[in-house]
Amino acid sequence: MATEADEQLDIAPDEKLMAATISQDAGFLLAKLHAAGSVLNNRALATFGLKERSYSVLALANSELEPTQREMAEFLSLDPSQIVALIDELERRGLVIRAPGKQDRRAKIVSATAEGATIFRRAETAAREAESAALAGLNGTEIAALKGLLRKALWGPAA
Amino acid sequence: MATEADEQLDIAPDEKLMAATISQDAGFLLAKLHAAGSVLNNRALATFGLKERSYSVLALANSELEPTQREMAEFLSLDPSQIVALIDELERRGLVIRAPGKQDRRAKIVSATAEGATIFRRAETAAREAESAALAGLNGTEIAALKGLLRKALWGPAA
DNA sequence: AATAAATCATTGACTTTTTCAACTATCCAT
DNA sequence: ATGGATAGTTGAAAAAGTCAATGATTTATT
Repeated sequence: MATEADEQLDIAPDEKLMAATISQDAGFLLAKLHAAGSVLNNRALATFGLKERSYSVLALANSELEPTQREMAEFLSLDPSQIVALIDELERRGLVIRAPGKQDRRAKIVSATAEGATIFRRAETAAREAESAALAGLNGTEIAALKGLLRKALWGPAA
Repeated sequence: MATEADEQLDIAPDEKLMAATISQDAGFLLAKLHAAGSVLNNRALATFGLKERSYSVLALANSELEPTQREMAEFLSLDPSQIVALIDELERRGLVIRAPGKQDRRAKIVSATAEGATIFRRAETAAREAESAALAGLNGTEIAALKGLLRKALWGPAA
């Protein structure tokens, strides 16, 4: 009987392959944790008719930063044409509006409507809970450290 | 002139949106760092006719863990049918072989051929360099800390 | 001022990836 | 021995990603 320690944890046949060298790979670890988190996140956001992508667009629209679509695309690592589709949908639902840029009328500034702000606040709460669940293995200090390292890797010490 | 500090860094119009609340979101940070790393990773692996996905399958095939396709699917967070396609390709190129499981003949154990091992070793070196580039903003200690936190989030203290 | 070059959003075509339900073969429990 | 589960495979449909072309507008050049 090779299986002796299968008492309570049916959740992790992962364990066998944890010994593979790829488990030391940052890219793999990022992908895997992101995948696990996405499931929880999307499940939580579905309540509001949102997915990770539309949620992040709505989040930027809710900031006071007056982001253009191009800035959103770059920041979210998406193609500009994907942003168009996401905003089309949010705008159709009355959650955001497009306005021409003040200095540059080619650009369009996306901002949230009152309803968009309301939905965002509620979705944000749900997303936070999902994140907590995804990072349940870490304590508060560790979560802060993880986020700090991710930000530093992305943006340097200025993050 | 709103733009005063554009001397050398044309690379980061990100900075404006860094202030958005979503920049504190673990899911967003994971996605963004993974996206940035994937570009470098895939570029490095293209030399060997590999992508991140096929590379990770090849990596598992190169372990001594005798993984089945299902175990690979679970570990890599992929659908079993995607594993089929990835292995079909690698097998066609003579880099891995399928063998029936010893206890369970439904399962198929995937292992690397000699050529698969050779290519993997070289690809591994390239992937490591890509990872270094992706995490250039962190020093060695920080990289180790980041990986440790990711592993702990995924698998708990036992990682 | 006029022209040329570049940029933003958009569209549409195309490819790739993801998701899911069926199917066969095999294993496990009764 | 039968029934129910599981591993791999196939194929179809949906979603996501990539990319080139276009009109409107801005910026640079003459």
